[in-house]
Amino acid sequence: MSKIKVSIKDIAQKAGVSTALVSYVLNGKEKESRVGQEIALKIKQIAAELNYQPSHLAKSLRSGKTHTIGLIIADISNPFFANIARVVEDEAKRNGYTVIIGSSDENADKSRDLLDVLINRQVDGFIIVSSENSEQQIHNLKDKNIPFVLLDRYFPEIPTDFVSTDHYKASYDAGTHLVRNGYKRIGMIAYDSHLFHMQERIRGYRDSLRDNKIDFQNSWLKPVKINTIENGVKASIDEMLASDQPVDAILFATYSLSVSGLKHINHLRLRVPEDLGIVSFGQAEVFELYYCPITYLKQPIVLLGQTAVELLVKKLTSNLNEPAQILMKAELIERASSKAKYSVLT
Amino acid sequence: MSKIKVSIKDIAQKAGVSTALVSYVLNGKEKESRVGQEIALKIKQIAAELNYQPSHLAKSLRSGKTHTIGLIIADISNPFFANIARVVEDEAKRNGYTVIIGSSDENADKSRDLLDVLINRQVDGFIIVSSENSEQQIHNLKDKNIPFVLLDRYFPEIPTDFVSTDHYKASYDAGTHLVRNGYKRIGMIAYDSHLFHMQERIRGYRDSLRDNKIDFQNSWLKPVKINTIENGVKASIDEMLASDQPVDAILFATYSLSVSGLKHINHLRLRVPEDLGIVSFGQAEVFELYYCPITYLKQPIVLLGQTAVELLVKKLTSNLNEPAQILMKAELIERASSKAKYSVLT
DNA sequence: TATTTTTGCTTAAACGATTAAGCAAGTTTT
DNA sequence: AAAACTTGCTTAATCGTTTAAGCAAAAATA
Repeated sequence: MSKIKVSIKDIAQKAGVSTALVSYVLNGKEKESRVGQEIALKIKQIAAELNYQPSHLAKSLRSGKTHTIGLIIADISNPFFANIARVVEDEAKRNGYTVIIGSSDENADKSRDLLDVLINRQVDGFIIVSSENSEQQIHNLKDKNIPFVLLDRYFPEIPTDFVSTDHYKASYDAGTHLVRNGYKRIGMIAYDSHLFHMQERIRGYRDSLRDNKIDFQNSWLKPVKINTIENGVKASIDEMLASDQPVDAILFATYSLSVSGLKHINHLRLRVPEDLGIVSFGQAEVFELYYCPITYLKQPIVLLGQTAVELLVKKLTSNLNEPAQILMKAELIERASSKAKYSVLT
Repeated sequence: MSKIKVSIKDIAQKAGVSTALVSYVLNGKEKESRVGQEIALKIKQIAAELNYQPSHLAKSLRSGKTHTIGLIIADISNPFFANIARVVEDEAKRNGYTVIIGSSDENADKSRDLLDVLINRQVDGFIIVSSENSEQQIHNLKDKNIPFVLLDRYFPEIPTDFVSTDHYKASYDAGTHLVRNGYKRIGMIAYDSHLFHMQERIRGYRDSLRDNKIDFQNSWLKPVKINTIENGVKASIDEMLASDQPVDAILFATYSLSVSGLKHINHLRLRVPEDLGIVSFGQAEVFELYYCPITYLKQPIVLLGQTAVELLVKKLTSNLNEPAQILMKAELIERASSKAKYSVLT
């Protein structure tokens, strides 16, 4: 069997030259480095013959660049993030980068661990979907001068590059849509989180009610703890329906919340949209296959992912960096679950 | 601001010793290498003080081990594989390994590219969910003595380590279950693929009919090209229903097929299970939220992933390797979509 | 013809770690 | 007091690349 690993040294030996020449030729620097035509050809042939594969490790050690991006997402089991991951991976590859994915599971400690592991794997930079209470980590990255771009979630009080959906606008649109379609008592189930994107979604919802002259009731807004979604959602729905102003529509702030919610709604034998109108953030096959297709806010996943990679790569390759803060629009996909309750004037 | 990157050299300098001593101390070899107590303490303090993080790159270059596993899966957008990926990642981390994930998108060329990229990123070994026509790649890995474990799919004619579900048995059970519940004309929609696991699923289906004295009809088995699922499934269902022996139940060989199938079944306004019984491979929220919860074959995802990692790590750390070929059982989760058609004797 | 320039190559240091080998002291054994 | 260990450290090679600097021979210029 052939040698375990063929290095530049093997080629040099076989060609009867120094390793330097081989390196020059194999990196296309024959002209600048004044390598003879014949010997250049010979080196190339031998390299091909031995099926030489350069060691990424050695290259990286020398250059200080690994051509690797660390992608830290909040939850890989959420299809939204899984898709983001895929887009990022593809786009990175197109730019010559490999991606190492880590899921923080919405947990700041895990996120910190991931960052540490990836930093001393020498990733060139990060794309991060932040989890709650991870502000300090972002500050650390800035202090250490490690390039990164925040994705989907960002901290308004920390000046960083980010690419995100306009969560406020999305939520506002969803609320307005429900009002226009005749729903009068619109509830929202959200994560009990200080994360800005969640606060924005809530703010958008409340403003949409206010601007449409609907009196917001405290019992309509239910924050659910992220680690007890299933039960939290159940209880929230029960309460929303039991109040003296029972809701006739619910806006779910995330995909996971709506999945739990729809299960419970089925269980209660409520009909959508007759008994309860539904709009949800996120997108998934579930929403198409549910007996009543679900109206949802479609985030521009591909564009989000691509732009994040593009931004990061720009930061990595050029050193001028005008900070970029990009907000994108979500699209409201109208389905049966938020159908107009009765003919409404427009 | 502090130095960009602190190396063993910086510590040595500050402590007034050679780099060798630092290395010994930081690797806990103080005893074997007879390092003085005082200086050892001093070195540790300085390392902590400077927040020294060893360069994984340099370590790997020296040792030839990267402590990285390459995970190549057939399709990251399929929740089954996404979950597998998550399990593998967690289990690997528990063993001190990092995972680099790549999706081959069921394409042999892409799979080959991924292997190449990861090989010269020097991953220590692979866990692979093979795509069609990638046998040669498996042979190459064997020739190059690169450790790997096949996951979920394997090639019976190539002796390799693998961890897989017993696809034959799963399919056989599903078929038998439908027969027992009174379905008489059971169709199957599968991928048009030579992959062994798919052939096994088909064989299990056919054997279950045979053993239950049901005359298999050629029109009941529909292979669908993997890159035209949506239309392929539509056509298949239409044909199955139009034949003179129209099916009264369908077994879907994969999650993606059933999602497409259910959409079309909705569109045809067929009722499940009254008009059509359904059993599917794979598992997902879809199956719970569909108006009629879907009976499915639940593969032991966690155990599959963990075992694969365990096996690979064993191959990487010890050099004795009795080949391991592990088959696990899928569990049939019975839901309403394959309800007994009428009271049946058991 | 003497000098400069160009051409085609080699040498060697560097990236950051590990580790076998070696070398002075100090300590123990005879 | 000579021989033999021990102790506590340093030196230097190595992993696979890149690249600045240097050097001799050939070619161009004076």
